[in-house]
Amino acid sequence: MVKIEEAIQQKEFKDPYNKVVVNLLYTNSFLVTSQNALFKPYGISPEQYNVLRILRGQNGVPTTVSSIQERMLNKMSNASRLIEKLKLKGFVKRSECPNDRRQVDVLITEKGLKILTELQLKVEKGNKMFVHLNIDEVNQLNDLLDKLRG
Amino acid sequence: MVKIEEAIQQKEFKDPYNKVVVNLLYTNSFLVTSQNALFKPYGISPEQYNVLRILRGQNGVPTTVSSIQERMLNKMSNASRLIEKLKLKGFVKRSECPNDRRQVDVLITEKGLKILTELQLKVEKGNKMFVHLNIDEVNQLNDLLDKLRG
DNA sequence: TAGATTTACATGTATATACATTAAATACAA
DNA sequence: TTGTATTTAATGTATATACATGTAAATCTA
Repeated sequence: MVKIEEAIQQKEFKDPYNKVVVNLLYTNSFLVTSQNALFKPYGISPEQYNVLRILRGQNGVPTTVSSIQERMLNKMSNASRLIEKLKLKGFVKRSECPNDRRQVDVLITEKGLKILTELQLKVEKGNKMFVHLNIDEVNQLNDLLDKLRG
Repeated sequence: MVKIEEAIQQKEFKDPYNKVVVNLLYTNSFLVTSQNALFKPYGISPEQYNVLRILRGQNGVPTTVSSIQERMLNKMSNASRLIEKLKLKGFVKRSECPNDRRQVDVLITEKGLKILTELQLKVEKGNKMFVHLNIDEVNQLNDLLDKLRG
């Protein structure tokens, strides 16, 4: 195990709160690097994969862009342009929402479902490999992260 | 407390390992958004602040670009260009390393030290505010993150 | 209902990230 | 020593992020 102090060669932190913020940022970067490598060969980004999962979860019910935005992991990223990218790859369809012409309905295509299935097992295995914790520790970590956000 | 399932409106996860990966990504985005807001008025990014802290920790001993790169929180970001930005703002000095002319020595300036001091208290308070955990929980979380990375 | 406000999405723009390539200096090996 | 490999930093480039602005449609309000 490499403690955060060792990983970034910092002798000590002001207090555990400041340390945990740095630890989160560092661990996230570690995770994102690993995820990028996994997704790269498929020409899709981690957040694009996440959006496809959101759409599949809808079971054929169309979803608006703003609803996708709210559920994205990175709240600041641009759902509109991300969906455009997915459309260019043929993974989603867009259509004007009939009741409200401002809104846009987004649906996952067969091709989108196919790549999701293709990727899913790899991602799930990758995640398990990445997290060097036993089941009790993972549950604990999930609880602490939920609590941390308040 | 908002559980991750509620935050991103996902009913359930394949297993706690996949859940914790999503939880980390989501919590990180939450944190980065909060940090950006704090740093914005000072015209400096969180990673730039971090590099200034690394340099201050050197106590006047110059550091090479690659050594800074290794210690950055985001391993993939570009130390060379980040240092260029800090130099333009007058927060660091760059000079050719005498023993190895490939390397570049980086030093924090008085102005850099000044903005660090100015920001530090705000950042420390911000971090404490951000992390809704008691001291035991924060220590636990630090240990779990260290262990997670293996 | 006319005009103002709000909402939904798209677009513009500056910067950051991810990753490949280049250029110069050094180390190494025949 | 001379050519090759490696290291260090800078640069090029495509995409992503962060945030502001624009545009059209819907809603509110007087």
